[in-house]
Amino acid sequence: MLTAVSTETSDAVRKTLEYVRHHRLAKGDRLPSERNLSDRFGVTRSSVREALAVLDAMRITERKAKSGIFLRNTPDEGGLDALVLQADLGVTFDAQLTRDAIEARIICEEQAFRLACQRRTEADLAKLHGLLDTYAALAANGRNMADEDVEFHLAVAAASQNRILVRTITPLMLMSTRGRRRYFESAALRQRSLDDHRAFYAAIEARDEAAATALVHSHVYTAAADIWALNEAAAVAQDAGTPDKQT
Amino acid sequence: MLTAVSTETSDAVRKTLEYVRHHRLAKGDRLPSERNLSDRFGVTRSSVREALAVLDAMRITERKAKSGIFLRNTPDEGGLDALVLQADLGVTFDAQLTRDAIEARIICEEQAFRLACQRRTEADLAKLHGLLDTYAALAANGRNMADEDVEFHLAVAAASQNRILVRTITPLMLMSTRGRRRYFESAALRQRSLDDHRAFYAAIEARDEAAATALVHSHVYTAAADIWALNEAAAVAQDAGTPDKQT
DNA sequence: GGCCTTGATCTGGCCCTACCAGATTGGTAG
DNA sequence: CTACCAATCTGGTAGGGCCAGATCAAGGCC
Repeated sequence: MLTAVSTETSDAVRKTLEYVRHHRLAKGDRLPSERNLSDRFGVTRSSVREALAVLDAMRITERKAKSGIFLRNTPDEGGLDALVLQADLGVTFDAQLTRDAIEARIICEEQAFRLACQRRTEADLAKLHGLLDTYAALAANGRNMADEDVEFHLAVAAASQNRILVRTITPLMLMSTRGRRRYFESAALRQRSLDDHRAFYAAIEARDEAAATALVHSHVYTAAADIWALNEAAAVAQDAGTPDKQT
Repeated sequence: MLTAVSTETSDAVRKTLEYVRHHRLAKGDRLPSERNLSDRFGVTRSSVREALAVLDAMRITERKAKSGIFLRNTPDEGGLDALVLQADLGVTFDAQLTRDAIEARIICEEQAFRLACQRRTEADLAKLHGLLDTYAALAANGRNMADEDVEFHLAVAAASQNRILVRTITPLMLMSTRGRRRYFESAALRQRSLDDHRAFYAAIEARDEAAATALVHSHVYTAAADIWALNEAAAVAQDAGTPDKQT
């Protein structure tokens, strides 16, 4: 299930997980030292360290220098996401996957917005209002608001009080970072985005689920489509520069 | 954004990604050799290899033995998911996160089922029918159908023809693997699950979106809640055995 | 006894060399 | 131009070593 071929490293990953399972280690518990795991698994420390690097990257363990290896106690965010990294690296997704991402984002955001209408707290509103102010200021100065756009949408998702939903939407937004940055190079689109965000805020404040739903379908769909179109165009232009050497 | 502290390994990850970006490498392209990257980055091959292990685990690169390191050309599945691994390792999520996961799963599956009704192909129906037969046979023999349950739900998601949705739903289902296995130890629940799956199939075959939506809300909600309850109960029982040593 | 210093030991981070066997490649003979 | 072969390169793995901070128990001090 994990990997097709079995390397010492992937073995070490598997065996480490097995160890944790078998010994019923709980969050915060300490694993044996690298040297211990090394001869316990019958592989070199190098392989163990590679495995731990993987577990570290996905926030399963935490290696504290000169102290030990500990099971993380938080299903925390901050880990790397494959699709996001690939998108960031300029990997060109096929058109279907692009459409899928937009569709999935609309599905998740629509429900997140709906729940945000029901559950938003005053703190959420204040947070969103602050982001909106920043957004307006940037728009007025003709600055690129790509990062703030993501931040706003994630703040709305956070107002749904559903952390899993936030975690789900995050990569769907970050997948289109490149295109989004280009999207905000247009003054007209900056203005439209600002207007839409204001409408989003108003709907959430008024707990107007119908309006929020409609907004997601119109704004997110068109914006996401535009962003992805720009993303693809940039990728194509890039591919022209470095011809694709498929196997 | 990646990691708070800067280690040689995380540096190597970052520098490798930078290299790919800067050199405009496209999918399938080959990266410099480990030894090359090593002295290019000014770190040892060990560190480079740890970084590559991370990139490998998240399906960014592919290391072909005795050949080279290549950028993966598929935003493919199969990578490890942090939440899934943590759930599998028995990390106890707080009750809120559990509710969030159920809610998110219902949101995504409801739409996936709806789309499956619209888009399912004959091949999808055949696939689902085959899974249903297996499911019924297992149920008749009193076998645990936990894995097949996941497989069926993912097959339905696949029938939506949206790969991102499949990718999104997968971890949401696998997060509750432990509880699901216990769930299927009950003969009554096995029967109920079989009945529900048959209803699912019927709704998809008849393209009855309303029925599918209703089923998701009833079946998935109750089943997921039961599964998670068992999950939590097992985790608590386990914690009793190995007391939690919080920092 | 209780508290604090101290030193041996352990640990992760990093570096270095070496060997293996298959993949790759460049050149040579036909 | 093709077929073949040997030098070279590559990732996989092993095993050693050094460093400096963390850890912890022994022993001394009050």
